[in-house]
Amino acid sequence: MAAPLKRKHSGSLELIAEAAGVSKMTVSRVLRSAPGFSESTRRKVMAEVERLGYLPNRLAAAFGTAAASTLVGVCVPRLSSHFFGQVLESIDRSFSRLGYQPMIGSHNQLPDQEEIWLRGLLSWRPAGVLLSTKHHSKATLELLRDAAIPIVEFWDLNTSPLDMSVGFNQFDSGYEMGRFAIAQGRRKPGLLGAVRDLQNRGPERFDGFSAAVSQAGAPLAAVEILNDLPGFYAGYYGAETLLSRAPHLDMIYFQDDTMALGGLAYCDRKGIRVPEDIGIAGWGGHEAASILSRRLTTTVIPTQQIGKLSAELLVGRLRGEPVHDVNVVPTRLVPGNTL
Amino acid sequence: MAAPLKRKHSGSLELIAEAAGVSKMTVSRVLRSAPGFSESTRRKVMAEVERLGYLPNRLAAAFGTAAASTLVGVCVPRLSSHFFGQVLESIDRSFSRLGYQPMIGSHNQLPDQEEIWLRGLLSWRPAGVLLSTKHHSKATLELLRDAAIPIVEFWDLNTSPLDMSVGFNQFDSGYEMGRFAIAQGRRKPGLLGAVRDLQNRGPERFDGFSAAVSQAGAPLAAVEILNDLPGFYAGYYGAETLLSRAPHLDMIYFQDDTMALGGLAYCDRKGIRVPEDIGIAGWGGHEAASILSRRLTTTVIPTQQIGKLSAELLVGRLRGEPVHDVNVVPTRLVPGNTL
DNA sequence: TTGAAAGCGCTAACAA
DNA sequence: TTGTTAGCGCTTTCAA
Repeated sequence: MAAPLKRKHSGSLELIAEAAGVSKMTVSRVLRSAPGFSESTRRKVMAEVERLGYLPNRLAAAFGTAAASTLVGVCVPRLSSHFFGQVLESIDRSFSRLGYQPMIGSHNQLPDQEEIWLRGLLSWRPAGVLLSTKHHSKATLELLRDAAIPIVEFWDLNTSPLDMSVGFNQFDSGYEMGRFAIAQGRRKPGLLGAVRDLQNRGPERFDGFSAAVSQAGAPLAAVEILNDLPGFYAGYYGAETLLSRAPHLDMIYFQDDTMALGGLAYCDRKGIRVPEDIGIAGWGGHEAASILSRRLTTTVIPTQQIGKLSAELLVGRLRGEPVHDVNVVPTRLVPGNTL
Repeated sequence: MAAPLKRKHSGSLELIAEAAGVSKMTVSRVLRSAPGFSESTRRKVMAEVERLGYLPNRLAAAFGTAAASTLVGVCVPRLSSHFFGQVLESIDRSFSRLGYQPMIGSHNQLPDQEEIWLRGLLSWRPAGVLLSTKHHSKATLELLRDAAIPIVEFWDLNTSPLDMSVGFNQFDSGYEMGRFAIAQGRRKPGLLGAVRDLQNRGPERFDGFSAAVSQAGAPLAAVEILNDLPGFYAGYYGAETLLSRAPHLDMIYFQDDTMALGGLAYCDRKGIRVPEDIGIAGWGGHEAASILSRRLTTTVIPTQQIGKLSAELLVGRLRGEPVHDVNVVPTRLVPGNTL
């Protein structure tokens, strides 16, 4: 057979290289701003990159050199969550700015689902991973150990993280609301929660709230933890239950804003005046909380900050910059006119 | 130098291969269920896969053979949107089930941002892409053409899609509400919208609504398009503006549910009875619409179905199955007690 | 049913 | 400052 005529290009870098009259290694250096090329070479190369509309192949880069990967995993409880939507928004924006691509998944609070997601993610050899839980299955921990990549646990603060963490302190958040209720003159506080399984005593902020009011000599006068999903109706009927059992309550700390709105609706329906007869406080800073004429007294979660900081921490670590392992971001009590 | 002692493994597939006493090609076939191995071989191989905890490298697979990629891109306006959160949830679940990994991004309604996102996505050589817009920048169209991968445009129906589309018909959605208003005896309908730029006349469902009431001999008695973001306050003050200009209105079709809730709050505040004095209709089926004692008359968007169908269409096309190009999913009018 | 060889596009390491 | 070589782990093609 005669000498083959085939024009072989080992990748599109080679295309640019030929057009610019240099080697593909030089093109690679220019594109990555790696040292080792002259200004005139850079201009020649960039001109061809523009002209030919070069589209890099990150797949090849990450495959050839694990350290070159700009892929990061992010796992949240649900994609349709109001709060995590905001966190994701912030994470996405931050990673875009920093030149990383997030691969997002959800675990629905199920450790097994997180594990399945992680296994899928790791098959893409990501540079790092952001997890929204403190607790992981044994297999998950093994996978993470073997992967040996930076990890950020975000949302609820983990004070002894696998690697790094960003989040707020649940206890403090509830404690602050407890102090506020006392300062507002409340002396018969009640607590209303809703959880999937009754083993669970509700979020740790309940303990903080309880501690604060107890210390002030006005311990919880009634507690109701419903075996239900938190939401408007759970708040409505929970308030009914709680108040029929303990009619003398002068405030209720609800598990979240949607429940608090349900409680508010119940009070309106029954002619119970808020905040005169009873005070109402929620948690979360849900947009719906401002959808009424009365602004709900609540605690706002710094979702943007959590997202931004999580992304920046991960990238900082990847770049070898010094970063803190444990990062607290405070929640913020926002007084409304319901307490 | 003496013969090198290094034990070379070209990848972890080779590790399994050696342990099972077969070639890595055979292991690859077993793992992909590709034809060409005996049952006994399969068992040997799978035993080693289990024992050694093999984690596939999709990066290598997709890099070596573009057709092997299980990565798909998904772009939505915002990650923190209530509606798109639900669609994403459904897309994510569907792709998980089908063995694909979505890479999610957002464009904030800006064509340029979609283009930037797409460029980043394509550098990972995805198998296909899901876009939530009908309109794309010129550069975006070029990128998509060159990529030559399946595309699904979802949400608002595109009747002449680039490739495939899934969505609801805006006009029909508004038309149905117009018919309903007439059936409820309304004869002086008004329209309240809010848009970012006033070039925009509001969503196409307004045209459908207008057509329906006009055909019934009760044309729009007042229209107000605010230069604002749709939301509770825009609804509240928009209702005030509209009703001061046209106090005889007997119903208002709001751009969405949050605006309708604002309008409802305005009526409550002014002692205007709903639905006796005036009817109120929203759009979207927002969860907040059920947060009140009165259920808002609204139109529900089949977010789950849109997500599921979009993912299934893309995968169907990738698998060479016959699929429809244009797929309509109907919205659903849900009567409440405000109209 | 099984295996060997080649190559996907890039970058680290080394050579010039 | 620039170029050459080798190899990342997988799948396709071809041969046995």
